[in-house]
Formats: sequence, C-alpha cells, structure tokens
Amino acid sequence: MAAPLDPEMFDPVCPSDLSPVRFGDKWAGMIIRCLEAGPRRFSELRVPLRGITAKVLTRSLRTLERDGLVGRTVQAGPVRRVEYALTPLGRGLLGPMDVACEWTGRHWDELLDAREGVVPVSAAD
Amino acid sequence: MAAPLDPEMFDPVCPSDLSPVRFGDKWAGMIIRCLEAGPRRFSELRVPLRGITAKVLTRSLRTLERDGLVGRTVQAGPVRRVEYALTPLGRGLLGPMDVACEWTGRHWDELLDAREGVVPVSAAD
DNA sequence: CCGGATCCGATCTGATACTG
DNA sequence: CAGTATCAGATCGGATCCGG
Repeated sequence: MAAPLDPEMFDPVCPSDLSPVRFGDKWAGMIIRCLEAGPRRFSELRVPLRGITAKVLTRSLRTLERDGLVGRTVQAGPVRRVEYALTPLGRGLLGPMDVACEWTGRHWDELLDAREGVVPVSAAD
Repeated sequence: MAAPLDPEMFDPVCPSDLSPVRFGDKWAGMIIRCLEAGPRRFSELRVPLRGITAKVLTRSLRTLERDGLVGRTVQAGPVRRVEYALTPLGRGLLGPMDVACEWTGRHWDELLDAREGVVPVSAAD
C-alpha cells in the first residue's frame, strides 16, 4: 500500500557488509524494510533492490516465507498479482533491526577505520 | 575474565540458525560471547566452540580483528601465549546482540512452528 | 601452543534464457 | 506478471597435514 518505494532507498555506495549484523541472507534485511509500510508486489520489490534477479528475489522471499516472517498472497485474475507482506512475527523483527541499524550508524566511522587499517591517534606515522 | 568458559556454553541442540539474525560469520557471535567476561586464549576459546578447527577459529578471529571488534595480544615466552579480547567497539556490539538474542528467545516456538509447517490453529486438518 | 598450506565439498549468488 | 531451469563463479566451512 501507500507510497511507491524509493528506487534509491538503498544507497549502493553504502556497503552494508561493513555492519557485522545480518538478517537472513544478503537481501532479507532490505526486503523486510521494503515491506515495512505495507504489502508489496513482486515487481515493486525489484525496484529498490537494484539489479536483483527474479530467481534470487524469489528464493529470498521463499526463505522468509518458510521462516514465518513473510506471507505470500496470490490474486488470480487477468493479470497475475502476488503480494508479499510481513507477518506479525516478521514485523516484530523490525525492533532488533532498528537497534542494529542504529548501532551501525553510530559506529560507521570506526568500522570504516578498522577496515582501512587506521591506528588510534598519533601512531599514524 | 576469571572463571573458565563453560564447555557446554552453546547447546548443540539449539540450532541458532533458526534465528534470522547473524553476527559476522558462523562463529563470530559465539566468539564474542566467549570474550564477554574478559580476554581469552586461543585454546580456551576452542573449548566451548566444540569441534571448531584451528584454522577456522583463526580465520574468524582474523576477520573480527580486521573489523575492529577484537584485539590480539601475543606474549612471547617459553610457551606461546596469545590472547584475544573485545575492543570497545566489539563490546558495544553486545547491546544489539542481547536484543537479538532476547527476541529470538521470545519467538523461538513461532520460528520452530514456521519451519515445521504448522498452521495457526484449527487449520491443522 | 598457535597457527599456515592445501584441498575439498557444500552453499550462495548471479547471468542468461525460457514459461504459464 | 511472476516466476522456473540451467549453468557458472565465488565464498564458506572444514579435514588433514605441516611448521615456528
């Protein structure tokens, strides 16, 4: 429902693999975020998830379904319409996700420094 | 530090892959838990991490080190002694971890039911 | 004691092409 | 529109053996 998903919802310059915290597989966290505001169609999800192939999106969604985090609804008709939505369980996961995201945001520069081999202060020769 | 690590700290019957939340690689979360009470030696870590091979433990520790979550200290001497400890950054991660663990604990049965294909209530024919 | 080197199978991810 | 089939590449976790 509601507003269409922002195509630039996930900044490609922001490699989220800097964060030690992961939710499900590579895409699961982003999918859950996409479903936060309400049910979304398959094609709708593909927009912010730049470049994800249908197969990969399908597999991630199936896994989320198997784990009880996402529900799938098929509406037969002239054109096929499949909607995905968070289950109550999946919605509950938003809490821990917010905590993880906030933590990562607060320590982004430290995480970045660590990767780049930056030393505390004056040791930087 | 202090007390030795409980060898049964991680229940093998408790497949943590039921939880959608993961910290780093397969072992990172457990390693961080092991370091919660203070620095630990390499061999010490291998006890609760039943069956982990030296190579894999080394790799996980190196990754944690690269990401700035764990520090490594070598004390040369008659016998080699290497200690690992949480950095302030790594220690901060305990917060989000606690949140994730608590959430998983609270929803354990729902997660289990989903995996076993249990339907809500009376739909179980 | 604390690893590194090598090799291997399993899993993950994706590109490409095709379908009800 | 919403997938499936197939194939290829990368990464992961681990067994086994070797070294400082």
